[in-house]
Amino acid sequence: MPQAVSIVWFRQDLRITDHPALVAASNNGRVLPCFILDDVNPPKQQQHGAASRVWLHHSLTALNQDLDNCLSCYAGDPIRVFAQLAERYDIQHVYWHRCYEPWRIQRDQAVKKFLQDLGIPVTSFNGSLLWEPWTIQKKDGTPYRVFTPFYKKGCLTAEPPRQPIPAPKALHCIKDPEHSQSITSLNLLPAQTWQQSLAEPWQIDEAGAQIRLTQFIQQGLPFYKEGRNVPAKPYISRLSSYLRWGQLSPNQIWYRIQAQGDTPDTQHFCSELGWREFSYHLLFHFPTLPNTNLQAKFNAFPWQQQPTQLRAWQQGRTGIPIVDAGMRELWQTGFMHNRVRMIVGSFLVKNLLLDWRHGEHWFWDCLFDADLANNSASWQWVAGCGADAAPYFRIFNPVTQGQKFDPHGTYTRRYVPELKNVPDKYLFNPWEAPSLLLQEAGVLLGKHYPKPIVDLKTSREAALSAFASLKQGSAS
DNA sequence: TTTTGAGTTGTTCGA
DNA sequence: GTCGAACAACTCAAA
Repeated sequence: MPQAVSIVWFRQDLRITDHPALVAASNNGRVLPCFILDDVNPPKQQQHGAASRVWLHHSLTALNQDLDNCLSCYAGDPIRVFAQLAERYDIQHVYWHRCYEPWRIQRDQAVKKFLQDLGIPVTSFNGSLLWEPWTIQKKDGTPYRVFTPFYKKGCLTAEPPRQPIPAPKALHCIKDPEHSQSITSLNLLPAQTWQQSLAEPWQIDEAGAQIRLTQFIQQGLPFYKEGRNVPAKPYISRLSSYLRWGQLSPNQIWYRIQAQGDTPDTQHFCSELGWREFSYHLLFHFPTLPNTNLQAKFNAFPWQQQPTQLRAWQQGRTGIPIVDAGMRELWQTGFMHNRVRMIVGSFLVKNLLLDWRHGEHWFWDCLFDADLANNSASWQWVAGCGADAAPYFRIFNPVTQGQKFDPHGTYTRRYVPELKNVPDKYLFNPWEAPSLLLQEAGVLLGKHYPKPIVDLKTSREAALSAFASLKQGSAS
């Protein structure tokens, strides 16, 4: 007689607190928690990136410990995994939290149908969003395309988000000992040592997420609204990767922040959670968001093909110091400060005139917090082709941005140490410095640090005319 | 249906 | 140095 179990299918919710699916299962007998590395169903461009896999490896290791070593892991097509589980166990019920990537929606529907055809009930919960994308709509029933009304009218006047719930009190977990794979055998870690230093600054588990949240509330939140723009300051939350993998739920963050009172800082931080909701809203209602311009007129945009320039951007060798600092922060830490993400994004799209999808792909591979909804929505926003897009003439000047937001050069010098002796005045535009000054700083442009790969003024003008060519009605 | 106000994150120029 | 205007025109949301 096969053993009766309820299954919790962990996906992007790698925690045990505020986990409705786990609670429901724990009220329904023995629980078999599982994770399935699905390299079969996602489109190639949406397979986990390298940094994501590193984060996932550590997350699974931690979750397994939090579940008393009862996490069963598998690789392959979930339908095949569930079919084999159903042969060995008397599955009472399968529980999971909904995912919103188009390919996952499709896959989960197929898995659900497969299980139900076997007579196994499936229950899914909202464990990853404050508001389900289909519950927020305009009065006419269509989805919002502009953030401010989406958030203020749509979200803030809707039912408040679910209150977070504690971990199950009594959890009787079992493991599928013979067929489960070890986490190591999922081969999530690349062979290079790159990933070791990458993961080192992060405590990649649920406890680490809670610690980070508490630290942020104490040290960052009181200065958030203004401080969030200064990459050298510790005023940002750095919670994005935990949120992306579900070591924290947005509900847990939302209510912890709300408990700090209603201030411009708390309001602003909550609206950033609102942006995450908006990205998911867009992805749900416009599933081609990851690869197609939301504004069709951008399909005619004259993007350049410049592999050398793309490579320089990726490697932090553009010769524009704050851009290089950002790209190196990304490579070295799996993270980039949001202000700098906008600067490097604007530079790629509006100075190099390279297709935003190049940037989207690189970020997808390098970011610990790589999230399909946020990444695609944000790149489309930067490029100006998204919903609620920046006006085309909003082109960041990376020199001005550096001087304004990294006034002492602390951030830029951290990641571009070859310029550490260049005085503030020329740190962000060393090509304009007197050669004697550079010599004294030990810098020879083109040798110790690249000359700029593009002229900021002329490339800005080129971008303006390229964007002007998209004007409605003009053929281009 | 028409109208009205507004739209995350900027830069440059000239007074 | 500071400040306001210009940088386009369009689409969205709601009255």
